[in-house]
Amino acid sequence: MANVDTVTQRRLSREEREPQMLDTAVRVFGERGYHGCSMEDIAAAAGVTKPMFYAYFGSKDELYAACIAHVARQLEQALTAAGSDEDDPERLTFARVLAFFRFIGGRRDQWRVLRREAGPFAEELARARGTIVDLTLRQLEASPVPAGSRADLVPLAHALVGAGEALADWWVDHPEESAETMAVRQMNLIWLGLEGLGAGRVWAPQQLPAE
Amino acid sequence: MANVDTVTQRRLSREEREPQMLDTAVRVFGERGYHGCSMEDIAAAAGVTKPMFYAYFGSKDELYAACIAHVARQLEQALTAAGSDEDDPERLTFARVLAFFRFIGGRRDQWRVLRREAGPFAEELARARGTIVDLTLRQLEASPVPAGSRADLVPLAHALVGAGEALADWWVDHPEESAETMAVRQMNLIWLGLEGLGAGRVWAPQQLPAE
Amino acid sequence: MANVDTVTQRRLSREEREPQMLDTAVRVFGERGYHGCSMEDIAAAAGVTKPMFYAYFGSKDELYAACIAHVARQLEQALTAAGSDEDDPERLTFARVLAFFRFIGGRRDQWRVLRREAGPFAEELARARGTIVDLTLRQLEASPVPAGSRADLVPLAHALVGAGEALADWWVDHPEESAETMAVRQMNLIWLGLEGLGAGRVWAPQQLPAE
Amino acid sequence: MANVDTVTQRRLSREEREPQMLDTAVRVFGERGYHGCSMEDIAAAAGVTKPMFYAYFGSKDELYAACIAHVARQLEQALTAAGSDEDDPERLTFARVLAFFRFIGGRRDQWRVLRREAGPFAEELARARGTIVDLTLRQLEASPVPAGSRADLVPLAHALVGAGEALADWWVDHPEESAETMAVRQMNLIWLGLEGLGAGRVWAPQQLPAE
DNA sequence: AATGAATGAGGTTTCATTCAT
DNA sequence: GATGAATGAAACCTCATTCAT
Repeated sequence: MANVDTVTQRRLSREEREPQMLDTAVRVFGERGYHGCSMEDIAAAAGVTKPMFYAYFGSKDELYAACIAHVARQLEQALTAAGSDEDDPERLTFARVLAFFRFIGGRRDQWRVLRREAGPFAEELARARGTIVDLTLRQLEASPVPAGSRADLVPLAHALVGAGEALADWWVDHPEESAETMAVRQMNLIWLGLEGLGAGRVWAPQQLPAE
Repeated sequence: MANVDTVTQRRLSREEREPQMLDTAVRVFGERGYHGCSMEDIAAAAGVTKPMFYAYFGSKDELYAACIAHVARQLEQALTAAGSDEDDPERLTFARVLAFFRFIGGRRDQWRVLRREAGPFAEELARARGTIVDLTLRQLEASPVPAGSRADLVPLAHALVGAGEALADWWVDHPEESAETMAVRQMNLIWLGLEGLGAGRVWAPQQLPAE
Repeated sequence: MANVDTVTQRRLSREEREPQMLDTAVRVFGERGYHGCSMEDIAAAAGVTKPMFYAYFGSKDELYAACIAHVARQLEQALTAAGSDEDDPERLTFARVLAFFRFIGGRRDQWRVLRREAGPFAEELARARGTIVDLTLRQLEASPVPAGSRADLVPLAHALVGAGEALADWWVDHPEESAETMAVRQMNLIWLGLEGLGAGRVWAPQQLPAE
Repeated sequence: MANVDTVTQRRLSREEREPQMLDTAVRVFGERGYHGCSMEDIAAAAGVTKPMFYAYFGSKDELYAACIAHVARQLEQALTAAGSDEDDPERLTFARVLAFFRFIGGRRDQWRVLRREAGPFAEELARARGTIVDLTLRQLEASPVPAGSRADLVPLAHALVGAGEALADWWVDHPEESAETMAVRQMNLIWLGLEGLGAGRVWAPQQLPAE
């Protein structure tokens, strides 16, 4: 009854099949998000049946965790390797940053696995974020900026907002800090930059806006 | 068992009840995420039944969208108001940044609504992110940094990573850009800072690491 | 706060408003079927609120029953009136058939209310159908019929009605046909029978009843 | 309390279980109508759980459509087979009519599935009906018919089918009648016509087709 | 007389997960 | 080692109906 043609794909050992299944899971999770695909979908995409995934990974959560760990490990290796032969802080920083983007560039799906999923309201979220980015952008445009980089203001605004968001996320887990401290931290990075900080400068408000 | 206070709350007009329901939805979504709570849960938390939410907001998606829009509107207003009387770029920037953190500080739940949800694998995600943050942190620690700000290196690392993530997100929608261009952008911000950029400086690699 | 313009439509007495509401219900039920519309839909189409319908008709089932009875009453009157001045059985039959199709022709929605979906109101539907069958039956009983087949008159009446109903269903999709043509068709079948038609005969009215 | 027989029925293959489930669905739909039963009800009657029905049939609508198609196919086969060895139009007609009623006689529930409520599956219902109408139409086209009435054959076919359907509806409430009696009744109307019946003629089969 | 507010109950559908073969 | 069969649980959504004003 069994089809002979398919036999060549069957009965692989665990060491052969498991990475294959994990790669498929990363891809499908990356494309459609955790809640956007079912175990059935992933199993079908991998060409095996659901019980195989349960046998190898235990549960959907564990499978997703395995995907995250898998991608994170690869990214970490890429970043670690990138700076191994650099001593100068500036060159080291750039090497790492470049390695990061090179990694992402070839693996958009894997990157998506590391970012949280949007869902049906992605549009709304993007709009909300866009509002803040626009505000930042208009502010940048009002400043004197080198001519050649004017087209780069949009991604720059995204980066500024992203830095603030990450600080806010960190702050959620460290509520003992004051808003003023957080704001100063953000200023230290985005105003002075690492070069300024490396030179020993510290940003401080001349006069704190009233609350 | 029935709370007398809630009895007096019955039969409110839509103008009174709808914002109340929206506030509850923001809170519950913020606490548990979109997929982490059901309409039933939200309705119960608001002290009404599901059909009220469907009557006023249409669907779970639309409710979530309304929450996002609600929070985004408030945040935007806070940011817009913050810089209204500032002309100096530095002071304006700081005013905005401070307003942002002051907004978040009082409304952690609302902030969570604007961030995507983690789910059962939040821990794993945090660990993955932590790997990259640690890498960045060790690099910062190896640099000469002003003594007083050494405790600030951890949030600084988060901010750096957050800026990169936002750039990567933006890049997903603009795949025509090269990894090198993206990396240079990141450097412009994090190395020179807005002060440097405002002074007309442009960051460029002295020598590009080989791919 | 109340809009003066709408006041002219308000506060109608029950005698004025109830038939209006019933007509709307017949139309909406006819268009979309019992399960295809909600009380909310019907109320909106009638320009009143749901509680009005509940106050006047009790429940959705009772409303549907009222619609059926309303249409059936009109149809019965049309058929009864049609044969009032005819003695010749052939002419009488044609008059009734013609009246039936003329009735349907002007009120497709009402016809649909008599044909659609059974359910909790099946009894009411059967009763409405029985009215027409009884009318046909009494006409048959008045004719000379072979003794042995007298018991067969009831199902025969059902068949006659069923043939007409099927023609009416077909007519709904071919509205370019006139009521007269439809009536002639019905006569061709039920008066001559296939034997007659097969022998080359064609039924035609000697004199068309005036509309 | 658990029935031992059903225990032995567990873990059937799809080939065995699916027809069994379909039969149950036809029965329950026939008894209670589309809106009169839930998927839960049908699943319970079949001795399985809802997800099995969704796995095999997709949705409630698709299940109902499958039921209609199932019954229609059987009916069509019965009617087609019935006339295969008849040349005489009269005998052929009777054979078909008899086959129709014989079919209905053994499967009242299946008949109800073809007659009850329209809805999202109206298309499927119309198609099923069209099959029978087409069969009748082709038979009519093979007979000698007066030239002028040839265009009327389509509605004539509808009427013939409608008369049979009405007789079948009546029969559902009078199950003491035999299929043969019902077929003779149908012939009395459609072959002799009311003119013939009025003249005292009675249609009777010269020889009853063997069952 | 009329309505906006509110709900109980039920329906379809999906999905992570397990069992028997 | 691998799978088709099967399910428990829960989610979203709708709607007939009633209550308080």
